[in-house]
Amino acid sequence: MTTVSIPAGWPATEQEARAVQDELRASVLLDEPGPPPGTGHVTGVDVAYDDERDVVVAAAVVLDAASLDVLAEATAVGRISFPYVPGLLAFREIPTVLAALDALPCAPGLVVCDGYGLAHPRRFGLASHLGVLTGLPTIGVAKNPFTFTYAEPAAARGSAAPLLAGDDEVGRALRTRAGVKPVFVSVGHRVSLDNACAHTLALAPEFRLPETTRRADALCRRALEEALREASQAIPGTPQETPQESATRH
DNA sequence: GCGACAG
DNA sequence: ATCTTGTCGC
Repeated sequence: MTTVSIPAGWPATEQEARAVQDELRASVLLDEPGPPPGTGHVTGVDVAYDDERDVVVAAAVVLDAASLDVLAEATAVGRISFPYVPGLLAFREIPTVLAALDALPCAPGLVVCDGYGLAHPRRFGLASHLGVLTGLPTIGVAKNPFTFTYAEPAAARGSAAPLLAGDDEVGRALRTRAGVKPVFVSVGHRVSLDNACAHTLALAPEFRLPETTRRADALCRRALEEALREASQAIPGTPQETPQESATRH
């Protein structure tokens, strides 16, 4: 597991973070269809936290898009870079997610994020942000509708309904399992909404959530437990070395 | 002004 | 996100 420090110049206030979003938003590409479903690599990314100990762990898991077999995995650990603020989730997750992606031994292909892309107060959610920073095609698949509205899709798997911010379709409520709560798909970078939904459906043949998300979630939870176990191995009463310090040391 | 609000 | 017991079902 690689270690990462908080980048220099990382936003320290909500105002600064919102300004970054407003600036980077112009770089999002929305006119590309993205890779065809069922081909190449698809990578899930997710993050687990221990706020008490100021530890964050990210995981990236590469799947073969056709078989959904795991091809590669990587994890990264760091310190929490931002508090959780609705609309600013990316600033909490991105430094460690980038480190996990960098540690992969192969190309990620399409990146599937746990959260939103376009479906965001300023149309620049985690998936958009990660896409602009990496140049990779990205989509967001969230478990909750956030502040957006939607009509309940039909009960059949594959049914969908627009996810609306007023009159704007910012994503789609997509039923991946018959009769089960839909997931909320939105475009990140360099992928169309239709294609994002097709990928999501292809990645969720059995469960509500895509396999990319399930694999990344399981891995970052295991990695967080491991990181906390190692921290508690130290002699009680001894000042604990922080991830920041171990990243700086050479 | 108050509440709601991805993870 | 995380905290948490039992329970229903494949």
